[in-house]
Amino acid sequence: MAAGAVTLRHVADAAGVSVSTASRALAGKARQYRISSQTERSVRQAADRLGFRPSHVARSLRSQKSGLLGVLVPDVANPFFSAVAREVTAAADARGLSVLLADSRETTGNEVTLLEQLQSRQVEGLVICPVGDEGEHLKQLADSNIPAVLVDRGFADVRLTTVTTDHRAGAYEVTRTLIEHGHRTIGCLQGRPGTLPNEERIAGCRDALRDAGLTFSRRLVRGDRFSEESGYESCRALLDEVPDVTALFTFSNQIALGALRALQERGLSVPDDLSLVTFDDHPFAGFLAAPLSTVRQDVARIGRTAAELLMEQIQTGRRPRRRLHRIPAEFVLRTSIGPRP
Amino acid sequence: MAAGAVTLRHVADAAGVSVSTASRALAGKARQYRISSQTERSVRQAADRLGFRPSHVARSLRSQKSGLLGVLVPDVANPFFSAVAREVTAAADARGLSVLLADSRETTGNEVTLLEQLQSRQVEGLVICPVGDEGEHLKQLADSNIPAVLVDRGFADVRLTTVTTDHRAGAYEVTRTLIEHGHRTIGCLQGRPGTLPNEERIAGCRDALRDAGLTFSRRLVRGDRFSEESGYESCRALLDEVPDVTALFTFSNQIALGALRALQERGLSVPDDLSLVTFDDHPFAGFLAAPLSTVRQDVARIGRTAAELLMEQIQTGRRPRRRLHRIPAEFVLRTSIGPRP
DNA sequence: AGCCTCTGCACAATCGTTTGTGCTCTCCCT
DNA sequence: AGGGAGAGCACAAACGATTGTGCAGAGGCT
Repeated sequence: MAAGAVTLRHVADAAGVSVSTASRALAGKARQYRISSQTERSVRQAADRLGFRPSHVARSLRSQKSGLLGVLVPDVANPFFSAVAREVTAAADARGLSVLLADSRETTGNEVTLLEQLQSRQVEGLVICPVGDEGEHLKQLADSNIPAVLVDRGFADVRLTTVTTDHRAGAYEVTRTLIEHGHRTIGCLQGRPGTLPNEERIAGCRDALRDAGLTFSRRLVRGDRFSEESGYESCRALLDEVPDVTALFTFSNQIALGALRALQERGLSVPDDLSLVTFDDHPFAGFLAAPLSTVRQDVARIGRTAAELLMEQIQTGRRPRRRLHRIPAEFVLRTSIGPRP
Repeated sequence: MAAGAVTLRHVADAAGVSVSTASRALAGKARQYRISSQTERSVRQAADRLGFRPSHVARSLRSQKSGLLGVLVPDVANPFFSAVAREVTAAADARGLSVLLADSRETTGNEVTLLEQLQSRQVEGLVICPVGDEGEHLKQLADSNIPAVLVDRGFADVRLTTVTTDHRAGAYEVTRTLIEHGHRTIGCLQGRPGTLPNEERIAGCRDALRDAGLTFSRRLVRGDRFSEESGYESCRALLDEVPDVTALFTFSNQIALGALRALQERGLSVPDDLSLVTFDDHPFAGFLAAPLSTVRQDVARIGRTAAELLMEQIQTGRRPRRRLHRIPAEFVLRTSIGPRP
């Protein structure tokens, strides 16, 4: 760590002044503390010459401000979360803050541990994309007064500002569209049951069915994870057990992939045999064999909103009044939705 | 920051001992420093009761070790870089380190600034995915003795360990395959000229052409960025100016997207009118209208290798002997490559 | 000449840990 | 009883920066 070798002490010695004078000269407080411009200049020169880099660590200790934001996600490699990370990083950068990245690898246990680590690093704020199973540890966080924002998966009983897509409206529109195309038996390949996004999407489907005078059936909801495997298996099971299904609504890209694989295996084509629509848009969605209709979450806006709400909390020291922020999703209709066969 | 409110001092007072004793008791050095198990227990209890979290900042200052790794990427939202971030984060986690994430937004200027910031935070190691224009600032880094690894884009004149795909071999195989399918006029839609990956890929193409007794022509190399726009525009220009081109080799997913858009606009179909192959595989690649042949970079392995090399540097304090690590790429042949029309 | 004011800086405390050293008991031995 | 050893802990100095305060000298005024 030769980088840290040159401290204020060295600069001060080189300039022939005391450490405090050197500090003030470099902090631009020369005027305020009556440092002569002579002295100021020689301090600056010494600092340049020696390549002085102030230690953020020492500064943090003294000022009780780490200048750090924590970003905790279940998987940075997931485009949704990496988009969030990007927006928060950009916002942090604009304010001279740095971002500590933590990846819980989809495990609540890791989430708890990492959260503690981040706190012991004195982060000044947290953006958390929870795994979503359980929120006890988040309640504690809510009780502390450390600024924090939840993204995507919130909890009804955790009093933390939450930013998420308007899943319900998105799912409503999808289902309504499918109904308008004549579909009556619509299979839902869901993600992790119990999580906020999942339940809101199901609620959206139910609403749309009810408004059309149709009934919602749990039999048509399959799957248990936001993964390709779950999509594949639940799709097969659904086709086996409910042969008259004519449309599939998958709750994520990964699930859609699994469904596509299952359909391909069975020689079923989209939209001739089945219509398909999924949550999460994708650059290639329009170039697929069956250009895929999607609900595009505005990930950038979600990330930005989370960052802004966090910054506001940090500055004002108070949690904003509104707790749940729903970001509109955009329904992108492509040809993967056809009339009922 | 109520989180940091309880310090060792409070714990010590609560347990009725001195700060040093409290420190040693919690550090598990009771035996070594002859702290009675009585005392040790009461210290631990006090710590638990008060919810003591040691300040990482103070610890870092004292120990001169930040426990931080820096990860600098041009864009976290790019799947390649987020995969790298994930692997490094995992490796860091396994060793009790944390990761500082910095995003240069594809700008060398930001890269320089962020690099300085990371250093002033006393990071113990750096994984850098350089923007790739210019490497002067990296030379300085190479001269310092702070452990660092470059990923993807390296520089011939920067003496830093570099991990990258074997672009040359990948491009060679692509080109050879196209030649075997009868193609003679192969357009390359490149990324940013001058960067290591780009030049190595071009070299691979040239080698394959030469080995087949064909000549390489600069006229067939178009484009200037790894972006959708560049792909779109360079594809149009190429089609206009070299109408007898029968195969396209795009250097990234984004570029492939642009090319697909251009081809679609002109009513050209893959592979009947033109064959298409691209760098970077993709989950949906097989489900495209024309299932896309790709060169799959092993991003996970690249990230892991970078992390391992970094850890090795940190532990031994020396740079590894070998400087350039080429990770094999996998050619995935799908039906987007057909015979010459 | 004596006092005051202003200039220009140095001294020292502080943030929360870690760690080398020193001090005070107790107990045992002779 | 006096000396030595060991046990059990406290004291204090660091780490590198920031910041309140003190202090010396120059100059002006009466």
